[in-house]
Amino acid sequence: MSSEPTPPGFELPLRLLLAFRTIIDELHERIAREGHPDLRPMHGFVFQAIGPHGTTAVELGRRLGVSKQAAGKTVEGLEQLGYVERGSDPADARRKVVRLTDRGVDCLVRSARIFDELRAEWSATLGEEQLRQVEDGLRRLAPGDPFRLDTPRWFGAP
Amino acid sequence: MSSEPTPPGFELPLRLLLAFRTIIDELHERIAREGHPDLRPMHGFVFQAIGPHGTTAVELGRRLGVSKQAAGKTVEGLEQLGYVERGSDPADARRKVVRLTDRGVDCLVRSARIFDELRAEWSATLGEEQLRQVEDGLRRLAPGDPFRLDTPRWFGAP
DNA sequence: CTATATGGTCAATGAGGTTGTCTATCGTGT
DNA sequence: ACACGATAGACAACCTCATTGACCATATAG
Repeated sequence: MSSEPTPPGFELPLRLLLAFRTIIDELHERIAREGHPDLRPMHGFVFQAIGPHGTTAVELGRRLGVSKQAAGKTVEGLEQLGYVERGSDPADARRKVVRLTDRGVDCLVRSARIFDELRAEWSATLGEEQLRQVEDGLRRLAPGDPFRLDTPRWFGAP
Repeated sequence: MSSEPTPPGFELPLRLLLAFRTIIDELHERIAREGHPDLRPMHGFVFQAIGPHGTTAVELGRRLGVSKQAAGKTVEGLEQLGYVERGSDPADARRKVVRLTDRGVDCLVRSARIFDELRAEWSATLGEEQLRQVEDGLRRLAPGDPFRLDTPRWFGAP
């Protein structure tokens, strides 16, 4: 079979990153056009980490793999942009719960829709069969929760 | 034909990043064991950008998508670690050519070998056929030069 | 009730990038 | 030949975003 020469081992990781970049860039281009021009690549991770029920700065830091102070600053920034709001927890006066605002939820909903649209386009490009082969291959190559959210920090890690 | 439900669109990008991370982490774990414990994920990009013939800080900055000053600082760091050295260009007194040292070349050679070993392991996991499907799919999803080297800066971009 | 653990904030620090400015050198056009 | 614009590099100031350490308020266990 495949009489093609074996590709060099470094091609796959580079293509993985390039494909990821391409997708995220496309997502942000579209979501910017739909009224969210201030978002940066990692903000999607943060929204996902906050989740529909809200969370706290400490818990957010744990999920994102950063210190609670760094998480707090990120929240502060998103608060100024109007994507999250902070309230107090009646059951625990220490906790300040971070929740997505309507604008934040709108952003999450649009993201999910755009991701589905993009997947449909890849399916049209590759064929659903090969796309599933790719997804299945990646699941087996990198098993586990895809929502490991400590990624933003990882790239520039010491 | 795939009676499985369609996966949500956000899974693929997350898996792409997770797979990339997994591979790069594995590479660095192995290369650390082989005598290069000080390297960080982006250093491989820098070595590739320097190339076998050497380059200058300005050109390096262009390839990496950062300012010449930032490239200069990176070179300074790699010089202290013993991976690159700076010499003067007899044909142009302004240029200071950055070249890989023997240690730098050793690192590149080992990286290439480890990447090939990793690919062989993925081939054993997925089967060569599916691995090629994945590679081919990614080539079509993200065409172009996989060595776009402005990636390190991209992730945290403003 | 006290001791300890936890959530949040403030302050100082460091890594890594940016822009702006300056000098030295190259290359070109008159 | 020479003056001028473009280029390579170094230095400084600043910005962003992370870090650690210290501190206070509050919850919870013994």
